[in-house]
Amino acid sequence: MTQEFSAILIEWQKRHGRRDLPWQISNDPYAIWVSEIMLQQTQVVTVIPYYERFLSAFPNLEALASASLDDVLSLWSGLGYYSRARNLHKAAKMLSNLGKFPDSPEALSGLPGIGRSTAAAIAAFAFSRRAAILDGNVKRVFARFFGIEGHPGEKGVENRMWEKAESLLPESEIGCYTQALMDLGAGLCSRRNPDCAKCPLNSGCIARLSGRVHELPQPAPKKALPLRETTFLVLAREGRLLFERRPGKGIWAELLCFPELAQGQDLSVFDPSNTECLPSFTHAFTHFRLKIEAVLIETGKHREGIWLSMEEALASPIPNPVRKILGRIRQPFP
DNA sequence: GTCCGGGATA
DNA sequence: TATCCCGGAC
Repeated sequence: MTQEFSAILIEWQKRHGRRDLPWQISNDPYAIWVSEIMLQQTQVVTVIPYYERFLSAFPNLEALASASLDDVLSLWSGLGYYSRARNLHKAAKMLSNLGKFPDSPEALSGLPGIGRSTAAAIAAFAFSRRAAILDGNVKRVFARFFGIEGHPGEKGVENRMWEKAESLLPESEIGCYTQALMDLGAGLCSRRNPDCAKCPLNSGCIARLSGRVHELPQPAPKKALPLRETTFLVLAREGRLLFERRPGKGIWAELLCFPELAQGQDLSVFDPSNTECLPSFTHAFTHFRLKIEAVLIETGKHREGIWLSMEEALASPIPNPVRKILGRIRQPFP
């Protein structure tokens, strides 16, 4: 049974799995590492252009280790979860001093940004090490195939799934097997539209056999997201816009952002020659939603901060809402 | 517009 | 446990 599970997946992967992704063309552990970090919490189609740009700018470990954090964050701009970029940069410096890329899951998981599952994926793809992954897609496959009740966020459920993951590992072709699990979870065994007819595991899938495919995995209880509001001040002067560096902790840490209007603060302190309200929109985070108002302020008054041209701003480490607002400002602005 | 999927860290 | 982002489906 255990043998069969992996054998079926390996066979399926050879026929139907993806083998042409940019990071699959080599066994370069550096390239695989970068791809696995980008793929955390992020879909393949989103990652591909970022991965291409990143590898062009930093083709190897030394290039990344010697880069500035700002350059790394700039190439990460828009991808989200910026601590991934900071951890990647930090780990590159550590690895550069080490001189050798670790090849065991244990050593890899000691690096910043690499947890148990990511360590296993890198070890399997780059070094053919026999190690179990357990990402969100794989959890869904397991919940359905084994009919595991409870949502995967629960500790007990997750522990059971790790045990399954370890016990199902094949003796060989670990890379092929690992990719198969990922592809199956991301493709056929999707949350909303599972294509059970095409699934190589359908004959043994408990959810399928008991008609509970759409009930498993059980979703986590949902929390109502609080709504916060902010007003971005887009100060324009002599063809440049004013930015501030975000604090080192919290949302968008260390990225560049527009100054925010303080509570009760009046726009007149900026001595505006002209103001224009830009359309507001809502940006979603994990734990709250942020309603963003933006006001374009033409000012003659100098103010401390980082003044950038539009071109410079677009090449800077900025979060997506800032990029969105920049796209709405017609040029030239004063 | 709203909802949902997707790992690591302190 | 709470915190950290965005794109795509609907």
